[in-house]
Amino acid sequence: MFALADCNNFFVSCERVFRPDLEGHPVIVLSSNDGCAIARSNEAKALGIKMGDPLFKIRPLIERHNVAVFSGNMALYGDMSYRVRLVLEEFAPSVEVYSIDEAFLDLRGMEHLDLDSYAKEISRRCKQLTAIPVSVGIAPTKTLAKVASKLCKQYPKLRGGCYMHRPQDIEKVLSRLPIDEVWGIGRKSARKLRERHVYTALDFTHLEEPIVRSLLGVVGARTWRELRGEPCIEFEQTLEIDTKQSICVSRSFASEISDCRLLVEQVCNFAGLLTEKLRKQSSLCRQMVVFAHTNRFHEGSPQSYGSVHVTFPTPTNDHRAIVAAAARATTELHNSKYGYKKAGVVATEMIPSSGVVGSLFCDPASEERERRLSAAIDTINASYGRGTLKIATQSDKVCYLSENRSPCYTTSWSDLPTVSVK
DNA sequence: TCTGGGGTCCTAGGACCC
DNA sequence: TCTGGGGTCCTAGGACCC
Repeated sequence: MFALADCNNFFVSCERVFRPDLEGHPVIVLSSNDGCAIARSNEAKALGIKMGDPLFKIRPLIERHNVAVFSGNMALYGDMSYRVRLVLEEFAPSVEVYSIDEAFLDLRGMEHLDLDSYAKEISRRCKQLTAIPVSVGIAPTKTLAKVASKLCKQYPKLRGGCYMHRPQDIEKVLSRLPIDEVWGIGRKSARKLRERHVYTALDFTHLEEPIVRSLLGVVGARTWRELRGEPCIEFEQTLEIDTKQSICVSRSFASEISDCRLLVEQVCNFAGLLTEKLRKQSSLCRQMVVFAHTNRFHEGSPQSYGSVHVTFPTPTNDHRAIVAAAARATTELHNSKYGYKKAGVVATEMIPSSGVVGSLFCDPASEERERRLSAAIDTINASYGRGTLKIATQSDKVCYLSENRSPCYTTSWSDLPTVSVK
């Protein structure tokens, strides 16, 4: 058996921990640049606010119903997520952190317990120690555990925990679950399935496997098996250091940027942050992609989705080398006839920094100096705040909005610079 | 006027090998 | 005129997730 612990309306719940006056009141949390609603309280959902609705479209609704609006505060949510994880670890020998608001628990070998009470106890304990409401579903596969946790949100009578294992119960639940709400079935797959008159998760389980395979590939076939009770998505215990295979830093801008120098400054900020993230997970990248996009919603104006690939002579996480390469790539990319709305940098082809083989043409002593310089930048910025020390091509200005951010109640740091200029 | 950011995995097709 | 079979690796793009 596997459990899925899913925090309810997580970002909103985090804000409410420190604003209990907002309990029962409609609340939303916005994406970066205050663009879209990315978390909604139940009251906000009831008003018809959808996931991803742009702020400007729901303004009238917000004003009419006095909806509380927060800019995303990832430092706060990341810390609250960690606290929930600590509680979950009391309940299972291994925990897989699946996302900032979800974790799987490996309950294999614990089937002798009263798992329905266990699920409810996990939820109660999370609420007690972190003040975050958590829905806990337990089932024979991860995909079914997802379904069970969804049930908890629908039925408050379940008190945050649901154990779903009897075949007849599973069948009944799947018969009421729309196919597009199944984990692993996205928009495209749901459309294909509906064209074949598959509307519910139960309909899906009644298809022949080769049909599923040809329609949705091996990924869809796995989901199909999981819904039929056969576990085939591995449980992967989360290690202390989660080493990413690629790292991306990108932002949309509050207004379009045409000026080359301003664009370069912004991209250099992203690149600086990228190098910090690389060093934090002790990785080097061999390749970096720099991209800049025009406003895709602005039909009629010329569009550009350019990117430049940079390959480093030896894998690196060096602050100066990466920021300088980002500046060159941006200059190459920039064309003054476009207004850029979004830009970013991606590190790829990553290896652990312990595994580097030096280049024949590099001087080990100068490499060591650069390594120590990057380490010094990290130490100073960790003590005095992000952006205290930076390369001159980087900038003090941030060109994106974050107008309704809550304080970082539980951390001493924030993930955004303090200066914000429109 | 205003529309997020950051990931993973799989597949198909091309280049290349013997 | 007839023109094999079987691999691997790389890349771009698609689909999905939260």
